[in-house]
Amino acid sequence: MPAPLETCISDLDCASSGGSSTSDLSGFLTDEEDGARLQPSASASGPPVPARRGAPGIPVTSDTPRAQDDEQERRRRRGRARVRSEALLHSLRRSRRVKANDRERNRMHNLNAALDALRSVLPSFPDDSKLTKIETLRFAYNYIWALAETLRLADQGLSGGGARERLLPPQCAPCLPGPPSPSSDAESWGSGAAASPCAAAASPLSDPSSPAASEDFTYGPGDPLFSFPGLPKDLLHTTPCFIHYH
DNA sequence: TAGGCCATCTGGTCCT
DNA sequence: AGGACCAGATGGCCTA
Repeated sequence: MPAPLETCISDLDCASSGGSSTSDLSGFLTDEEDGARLQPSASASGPPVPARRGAPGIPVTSDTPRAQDDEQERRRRRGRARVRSEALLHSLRRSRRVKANDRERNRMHNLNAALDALRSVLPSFPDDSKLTKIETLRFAYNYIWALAETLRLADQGLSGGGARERLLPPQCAPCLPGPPSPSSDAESWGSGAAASPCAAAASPLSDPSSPAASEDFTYGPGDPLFSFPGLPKDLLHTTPCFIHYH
């Protein structure tokens, strides 16, 4: 449920009015505003000195009523200019923030779409419950490992071999993830072996010639195990996803 | 009601 | 400068 835009705007206003950096402001300050910023002491202490340019040598005083009126008018103008520039700054910041929020939302939607795509190629479960994000990642990791193991077992049965070499990059052989220990959690193996390039590359499903992707390895509909196409039954019992998944 | 999961906002950091 | 990425915060929804 997206937060009301009014809330965001009001939050932004509060945030920007609190700790705003002066560098952001510099581009929107008028000359009057710059002058007001650079000469704060003129109005804070001592007699106000008109920010008058030129006319060197002419003594300037604010003693006369005319000079006092001029100074007041300058202050009013500075104040109005500051209000305008700050409003402009808030407006610009808000529009940037709204655009950034939109991009971030879109980015997360893309990420979720990728996760959905990943779910769609994973075996489904009988209760048809949607895997959570972390479950999807864990399951995918385990599934890939199981498929790779399938290839390895299939390779052992082939005289010529080579199926595994065709499907997996050479560098994956020594670091094939293997079954994560049941005690490991997402932090330990999720960011370790699963994040390795090998885990990402070991995807027999991407190769249509993979025996794991063919009907040769599927089990009948009466199989009590989960619908896990392409995996030998023995492997299923050792596949970590069935250890971890609950 | 507590806890898990999720979407969103937000500010910081890095990259192009 | 602007966009991508990231992590923290927050609030809503759902379930045990």
